[in-house]
Amino acid sequence: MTGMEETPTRPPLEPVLATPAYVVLGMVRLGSRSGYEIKQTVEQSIRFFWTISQAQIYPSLELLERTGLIEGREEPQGRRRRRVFQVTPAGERELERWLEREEPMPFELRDVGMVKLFFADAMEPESAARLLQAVQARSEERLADLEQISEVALQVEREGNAHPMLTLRMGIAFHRAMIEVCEQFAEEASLARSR
Amino acid sequence: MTGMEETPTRPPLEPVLATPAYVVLGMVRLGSRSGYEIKQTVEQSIRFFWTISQAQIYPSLELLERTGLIEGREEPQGRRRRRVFQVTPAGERELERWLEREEPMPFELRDVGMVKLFFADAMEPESAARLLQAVQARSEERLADLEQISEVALQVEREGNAHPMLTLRMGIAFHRAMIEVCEQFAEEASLARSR
DNA sequence: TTGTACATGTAAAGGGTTACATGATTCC
DNA sequence: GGAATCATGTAACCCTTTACATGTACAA
Repeated sequence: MTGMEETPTRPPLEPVLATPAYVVLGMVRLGSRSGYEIKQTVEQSIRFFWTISQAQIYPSLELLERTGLIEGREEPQGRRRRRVFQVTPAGERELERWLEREEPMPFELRDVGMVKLFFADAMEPESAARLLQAVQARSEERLADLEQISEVALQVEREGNAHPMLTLRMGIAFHRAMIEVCEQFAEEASLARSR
Repeated sequence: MTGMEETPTRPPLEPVLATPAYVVLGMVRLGSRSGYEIKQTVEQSIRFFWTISQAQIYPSLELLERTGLIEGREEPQGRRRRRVFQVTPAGERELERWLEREEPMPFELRDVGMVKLFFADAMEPESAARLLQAVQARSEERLADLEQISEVALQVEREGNAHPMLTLRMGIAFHRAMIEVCEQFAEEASLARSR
């Protein structure tokens, strides 16, 4: 921070959008055209670390258009209405500004499965083992999902976007890590039970 | 459940509590006595995969006491008020019932850092590298925190509660996995940049 | 005496999802 | 002809956090 040439009170000149709006902006930039398509793309790309509901998408699109960051036009399919969007130069800049902005990035995890495991010493050992198994199975399912997406990510990578593959690898790595810990602990616990 | 003397339509006899209430119940069972203490314990144990604010804790304690799952009594420290709680046999049973209940356990992760990384192909390569570095640093810090807690978890384990150590190991494993992926990708990207 | 920790309580605001509403198109 | 998919819009609800309010004890 230089601080020297700043005026004492500095109101933010450009309105700072909320994260969902930036997500929508980013998805339009990556080629999602309609609100419906954005929802689908989110589900098969970032849903592992970010979700967004329809009820957020359409108002976000409206806001982005009002502030000139995207431009939309009607492009109906037959008689079915449809509004498609593309990012404006201003939108491109604002997306970069957000990406580069240094801001707190809390890693927010909410997992009832892990909470239950934390308290699992209150259970019968066999029940605790079943719970552990359920948590492991969940990660295995998720891992299978993620590995399926690899094909798409590889295609996206060839088209010049290498970072979706990075976040995919993170997801894979970290469910693998979960599974490994589950397996280790299950073994230790089963030894302890048989003693 | 005997079932015979029940009326045809069977409304849930025992009210199903929300997760925060079960978390509070579980913490009281593990030895947290006051609301204040519960908050502290959560911060140094499960905050990595579950948070709970003061504004949820006190009403939860009230609810748990009303439904007979915990029992409280005033135990002031000098002139400073303080209400301490302990789990009743009914509370013990209800906690187990919740732990054993098979219910969906969504793994909910919300991470602006990963979202930004996903879109990072829109940045200058150097900026993207900085962002990656920031995400890696964040996991390194978190890892250090978690490793610090190990001592406490080890003590808890000796006292007969092995599962807090399990969830701690999960946290450690999965930030290590994140760091590893960051390092790998950084190397690949730096090679690509120098070409 | 001033700041920090202990201790509880709650109103208001915020952010998000669910659910409903509407209608066209396509596939079986 | 009916179900699933495409497509948009929004009101109501729910959960959670933030912020404020109040007061004691203790250490620097």
